[in-house]
Amino acid sequence: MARQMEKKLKEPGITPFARSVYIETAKIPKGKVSTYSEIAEAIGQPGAARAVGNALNKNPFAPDVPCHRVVRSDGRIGGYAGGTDKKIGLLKKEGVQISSDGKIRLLRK
DNA sequence: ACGGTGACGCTCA
DNA sequence: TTGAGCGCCACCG
Repeated sequence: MARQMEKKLKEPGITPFARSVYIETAKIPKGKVSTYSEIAEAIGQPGAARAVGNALNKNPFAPDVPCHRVVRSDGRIGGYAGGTDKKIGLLKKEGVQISSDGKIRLLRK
């Protein structure tokens, strides 16, 4: 699956933290979503949700890591390099229910 | 080594 | 319930 990703993971500039984030994010099943906090916790660094957001923002591997499946814990969409609208579109496409306000029904795993 | 930045989160009013 | 404020952590100049 992600041999391309493995290569990029080796590139300098990618910190161990960021690596963990990408890997964890890649595990999110299609049609489901996770939160920045969840990711942070999963990689053994609860409270680092902000840092997680930073890592995803840089996200060197676009489709390999479904960063659009990561939302805020309060149900908000959060951010997206390609535009939140795009992010919402993708999620709806995957079956995630979102209210007109851009709020997610939170369909965590 | 220091301070600023940002796709977050929780508390208080 | 909604909005504003403060605290968090890792990264970069």
